[in-house]
Amino acid sequence: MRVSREQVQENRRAILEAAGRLFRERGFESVTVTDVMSAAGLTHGGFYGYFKSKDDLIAQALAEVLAPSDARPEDLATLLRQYLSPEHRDNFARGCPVAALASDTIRQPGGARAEMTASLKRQIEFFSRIAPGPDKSRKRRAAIGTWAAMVGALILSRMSEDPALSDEILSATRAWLAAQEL
Amino acid sequence: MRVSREQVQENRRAILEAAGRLFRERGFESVTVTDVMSAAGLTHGGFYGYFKSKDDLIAQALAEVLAPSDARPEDLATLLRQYLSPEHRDNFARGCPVAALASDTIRQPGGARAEMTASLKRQIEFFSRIAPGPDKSRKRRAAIGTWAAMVGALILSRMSEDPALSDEILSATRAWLAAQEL
DNA sequence: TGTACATCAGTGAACGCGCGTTCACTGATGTAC
DNA sequence: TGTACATCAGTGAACGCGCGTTCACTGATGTAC
Repeated sequence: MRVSREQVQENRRAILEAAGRLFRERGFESVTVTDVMSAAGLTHGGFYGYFKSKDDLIAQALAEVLAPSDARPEDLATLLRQYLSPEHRDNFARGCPVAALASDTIRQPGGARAEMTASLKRQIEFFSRIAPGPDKSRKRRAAIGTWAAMVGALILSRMSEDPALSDEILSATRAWLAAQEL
Repeated sequence: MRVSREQVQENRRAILEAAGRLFRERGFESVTVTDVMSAAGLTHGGFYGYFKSKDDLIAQALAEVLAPSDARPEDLATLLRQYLSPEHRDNFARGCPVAALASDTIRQPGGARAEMTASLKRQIEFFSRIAPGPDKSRKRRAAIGTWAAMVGALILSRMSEDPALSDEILSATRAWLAAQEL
């Protein structure tokens, strides 16, 4: 049955929201079109009225989830505390899409990698402004190193089956990065 | 047709070798049992004479590929130069299994995560010995931070579609990490 | 504003297809004498 | 050492299943008068 134009917009939003959440939780491959549509409260048949293909959904959901957040802390210490926290580690669904989906995106055809690359450039630009360093070049170098360490530490802490080690990876990386600011 | 006992051993080795290579190239999910067996010069039917299931193969291939290498550089500078090189970035098949498969392993059931956790502990122990720092605790902290930055940088450089940015991530992280040694 | 009709978003069955896994069979290897 | 038979690694067809995708149909929405 046909639904109103507002409902169509709302459904589209719900599909992208569900996809962003499920993809971060379980990766692109193990999430099915039916999973996403069910999570959005719809049946799978309607999917192709909204997206050209599953790859199209992946690219659009990634773009949505990579869009710069409005409420982003402007100082590095706060950012590190939030990013390298057990809460962030345990919250795949709303966590950093780069840490959750970088490896999946490397193997992904279509627009997904381009979205990730653009986001990476924005992220490095942003970090270059708040990173410590005597000049622009050093700040940018610190921005790249810091961002790599953050993403790497979150991935490694999620990988560790030993909870103590997982916590240590987060706290050690945070302390180590904070010490670099001197 | 039956084959000799030596051939059985050789086939087992070839299957694990092919799996280690293909998994690192394309991830656990997109590599099929048939892909692995073909790469080892066999047909898919024989697979279950060697392994209980695909998950079993994944766990064993990961264990194999995570085994500490004999010829590992003992100084951090050489290690950084090799790890954060364009050659390593482009060589998925023989490159670091952590960078290639960490995200896949997080979602993997069975023994794979345990193998990765054990390898992570070994890696941190090893880095703690060669990392700079005034005491054991600081060395360990530097080891964790450095390893996180290495893995993160390799993943990000592989993710970037822009070759200049990809190269910059490697060289900037290498320079930034080298500067920490002071 | 009310009505008759056209539109089209959503439904659910159905489609190919490829996957992991099973199995009857084959024929070379291993073994008992 | 040679021979006859048992063993069993490898083969390839077949299985059930779930996936992405298609499509005829339904019925509420949107529109023309």
